[in-house]
Amino acid sequence: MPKKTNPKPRSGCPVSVSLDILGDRWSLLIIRDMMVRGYRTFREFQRAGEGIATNILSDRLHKLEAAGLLTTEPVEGDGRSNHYRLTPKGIALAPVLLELLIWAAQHEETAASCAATEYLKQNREFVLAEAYRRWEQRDPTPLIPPFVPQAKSPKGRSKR
Amino acid sequence: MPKKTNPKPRSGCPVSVSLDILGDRWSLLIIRDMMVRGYRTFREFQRAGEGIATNILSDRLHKLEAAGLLTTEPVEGDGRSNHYRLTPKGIALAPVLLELLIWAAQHEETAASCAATEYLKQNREFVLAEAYRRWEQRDPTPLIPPFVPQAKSPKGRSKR
DNA sequence: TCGTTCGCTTGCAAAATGCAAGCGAGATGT
DNA sequence: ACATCTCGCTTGCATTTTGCAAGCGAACGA
Repeated sequence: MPKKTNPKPRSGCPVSVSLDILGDRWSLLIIRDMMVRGYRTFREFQRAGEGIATNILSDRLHKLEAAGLLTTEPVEGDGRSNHYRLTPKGIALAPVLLELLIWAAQHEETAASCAATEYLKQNREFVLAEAYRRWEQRDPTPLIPPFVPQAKSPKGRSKR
Repeated sequence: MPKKTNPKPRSGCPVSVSLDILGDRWSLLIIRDMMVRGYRTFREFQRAGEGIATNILSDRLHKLEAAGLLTTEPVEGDGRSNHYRLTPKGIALAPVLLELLIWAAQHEETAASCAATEYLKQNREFVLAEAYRRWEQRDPTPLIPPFVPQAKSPKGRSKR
């Protein structure tokens, strides 16, 4: 069982506090999976993540829940399974993930196309609004693969 | 000696690629120190970071240099010391750090005041422009402590 | 010359991670 | 009813990473 209280009272710098919660190789990937791919179950994270071990995944889900970034709710109709869902605090990481995505797409070799990256850069506000909308409506449709290349540029809406 | 090549070819997802480089508790703190506090030397990172061990600091600086996020240049007048400096790829992380800072300031207990957080939220573009300007001009003046509370709000510039 | 400072390196213990196997409760098939 | 399968973990164990303290060579300062 992972420790519940954080025994690392570093500085009060917000960046430092963030990294106490998210500063590892898996936490933000789980949040990405929930936010943009609509994943909800343990199995989905395990399979489509980049090969996370089940014990680490279990540990991270507990820690993220303890940190108030996600909640679990039982699945009606299947007593074995849980659905994990981002809290408001969790979905509020959308701008961080978006900027991180744009940064990597522009400075590293990634699977993101230049066109998609450019679209994201030019339509930040719209993309974030889409992410929030899907979260509010519990719409599990993946956000990126078909969304970005096919969506028409929402003129005049990108700068709220 | 740390390994130079990354033996972790996960997915090509930009977020995943980012976390291969930045996904630990220290790398982003070092970048924050360079970007907003103007730190340049090993000693400065060691002292004013939140207690990073010297071997870890050395390792991270090498890895960040290998990843192209910072460079080292000898200090003229002191043959012992190096100055570390962000590359364009490194300073391009400014939006990520800014969003991370805002997120933590709004959802965690941090040392950031509400007024300062609100200022950052309302003047993202101006704050980023300030960060870029200081980087270009090699101006090591810290960006946050006196800057945010005292600067006048540059009306009409917060939404590019 | 002598002590101090800087940027590390080394040794070692503790913690985190990765991997494979197993397991109990619930679902499914016959 | 019974066996089998699936889901979400847990357990053991080896490897890797981290934290801590000490030390060290080169450069500087007196």
